[in-house]
Amino acid sequence: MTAIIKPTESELEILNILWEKGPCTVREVHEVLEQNKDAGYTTTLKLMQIMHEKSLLLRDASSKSHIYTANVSQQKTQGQLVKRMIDNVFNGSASQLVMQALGHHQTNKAELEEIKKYLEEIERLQSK
Amino acid sequence: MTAIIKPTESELEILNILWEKGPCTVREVHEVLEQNKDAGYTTTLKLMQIMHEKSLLLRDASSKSHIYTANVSQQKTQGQLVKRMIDNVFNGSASQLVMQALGHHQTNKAELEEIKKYLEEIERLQSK
DNA sequence: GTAAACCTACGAATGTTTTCGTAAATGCAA
DNA sequence: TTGCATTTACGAAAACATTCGTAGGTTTAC
Repeated sequence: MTAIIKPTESELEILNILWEKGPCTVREVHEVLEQNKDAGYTTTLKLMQIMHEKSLLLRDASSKSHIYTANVSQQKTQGQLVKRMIDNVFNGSASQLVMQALGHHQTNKAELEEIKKYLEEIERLQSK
Repeated sequence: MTAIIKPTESELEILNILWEKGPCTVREVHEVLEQNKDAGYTTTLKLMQIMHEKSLLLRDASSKSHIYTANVSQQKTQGQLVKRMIDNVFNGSASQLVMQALGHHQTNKAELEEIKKYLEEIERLQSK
């Protein structure tokens, strides 16, 4: 019965900030957003209000500046987005996505090792 | 100067069909689409016309039924979408995406082996 | 040749996302 | 207390995505 999480691109930007920084006011979120693009304060406010309506965010309205918190986990959201990409873009093949990701992006040695370990663990689990 | 490819979800469905089947008429594309969802014929037509305007598709209008061809490669499109996901969802970490993809999806032994080989090749290249 | 079937073009309605202006409320400082 | 800065609420515009009806042209079958 897991709810379908489908944040838009703007919503994702806001979620990323909240995942990183924890509970924030609109002002705090806005100041981070401003570093990468320019949009008015009320735009950020409105977005976060809509996200609250959609239950993507929780809101503590007890002080003057409301405090917002992500109401979806980063893990779960990432998982759903990856699943959707595998289905829609890679015809269901996770390994195709993996190779695409490894092929075109800088991945340092430590990360590669980590992935390798992870692979071996999966194989161990599967062979049981 | 690589153009930014940003197909919508519906457009991606159409691209997938054209990548798989090669050049198609609207009718042919529509018949495949119908298997998974119901939309009218003119909806598919309109979408493909818009994709042609955007240069996502090429069109041969020499016969009565125009023949459309994908004008963006599957490789390149997948690459861009993956890059965007890494940036927007995984804060730039390809390995995070890889592990998310491996963790939550069935990947059979052959695929795992393929990925492992791929990893080793990357390491070989890097160590030079 | 005529009718039926099929195709394209086009406009418009609908829904969603993003943006921002304005007004009202709240808290703070002098 | 009065005025300024900050905040929320709200409405609406603008952009984009999706859907479909209708009109008009072309081909096919009889």
